[in-house]
Amino acid sequence: MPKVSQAHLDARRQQILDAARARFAGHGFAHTSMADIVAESGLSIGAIYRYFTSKEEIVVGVCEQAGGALPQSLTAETVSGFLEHVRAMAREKGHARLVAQIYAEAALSPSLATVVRQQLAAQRAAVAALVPDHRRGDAEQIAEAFVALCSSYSQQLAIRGDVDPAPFTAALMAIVEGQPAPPESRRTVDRRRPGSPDSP
Amino acid sequence: MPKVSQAHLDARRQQILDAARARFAGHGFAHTSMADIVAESGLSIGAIYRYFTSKEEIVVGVCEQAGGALPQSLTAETVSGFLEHVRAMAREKGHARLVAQIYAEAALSPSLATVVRQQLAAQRAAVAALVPDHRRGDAEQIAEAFVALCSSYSQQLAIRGDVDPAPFTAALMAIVEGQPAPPESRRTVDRRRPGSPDSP
DNA sequence: ACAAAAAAAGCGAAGGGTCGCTCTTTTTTA
DNA sequence: TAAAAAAGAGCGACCCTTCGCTTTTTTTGT
Repeated sequence: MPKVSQAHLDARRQQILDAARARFAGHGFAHTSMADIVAESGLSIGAIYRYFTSKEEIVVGVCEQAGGALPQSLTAETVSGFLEHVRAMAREKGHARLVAQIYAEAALSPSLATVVRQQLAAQRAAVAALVPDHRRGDAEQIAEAFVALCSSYSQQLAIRGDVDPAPFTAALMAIVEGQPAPPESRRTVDRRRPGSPDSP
Repeated sequence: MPKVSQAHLDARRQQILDAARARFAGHGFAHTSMADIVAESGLSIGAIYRYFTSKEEIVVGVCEQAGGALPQSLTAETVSGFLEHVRAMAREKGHARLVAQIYAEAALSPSLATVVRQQLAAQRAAVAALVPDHRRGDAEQIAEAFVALCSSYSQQLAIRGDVDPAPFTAALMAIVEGQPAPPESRRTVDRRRPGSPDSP
């Protein structure tokens, strides 16, 4: 039986997902045709339908791999660094636009909503575990708002092109600390004016 | 020259926009066909194309009318009431899902992005005017995070069906006040468990 | 007043195109 | 050489838009 290695099969599947993600981020799910994915991936329609039974299944596959990173602690430095990372992913990979597409589709498709809800719940749990001791009692509420505001920064990047992360860092710390961050840590916030604020 | 009253023309145009908004909120822009809008509006295709030159133009028209309300002051009571209003609009009109569609499309279409950016800028300006005196210096940063977190609550409603607004009220007040809201005002936050949290 | 005319408003069948997917054929691999 | 893998032409369905026709409304002529 002539079967190619499992690693090769996995690589091909990933090749399709990578191509699809790139096009989805640039043109959305509906405005990306199978022919587009064929062109981007360098494979054929026949090959793609060997790995996915439908376009919808490709969309789900991309969504499952689109879960974002998180800061590893909730200090002004790490939070600011995390937002810069989100900003870089938006610039380089169009990741913010992709996330906007995913949220919109998840609002319509119950199966996609399940995927996204689980990712959000995992993010909230991870953040909740990081809240400082003196606010441990409100950890879940804090995590809810924290994760929401992070994804909102991504949304703003998607719509406005580039947005200064400083107000978001300050707000995230206010949510976590329950009071203004101490002056010395606020000074670490990057206040440089972004390249082209408010333009796409 | 036989021309019907301008009021009648406006009413017809609005009739089309109302029908389109309802379908867009339920099924997204791409999954809503002209035939759907015809069925929902009770008009004919020919009539619709008398008022709009393309489907895209209907989408823009709906987006222009989708600008959300804002709280009239930044107290825990008014902010909480505002979030309840957002929540009610999501339940009754699917408004949160519509907004998710708009943001996704704005991330792809420069013309739509312009419309949405102007609405966001107007909202930030309105909120900035409401920040209390002792934080007037950070009004713009506060408004940026405030508006973002409000729209993020809408996004969460779109994806998760219903979400307790309490964590968002607390976070919004933390952003505005720069410290935890005083106990008595926090007690006004509606802490009832929403009907079905985390399920669509 | 009334009717004929003119023009806007409304209608819907059909055109032209795109798209997702299938199926047969060809190529590759063990 | 036999079966898996890849290829891609073609099918059927759908969808946006156009265009000629009908209906409705206002104006005009008598």
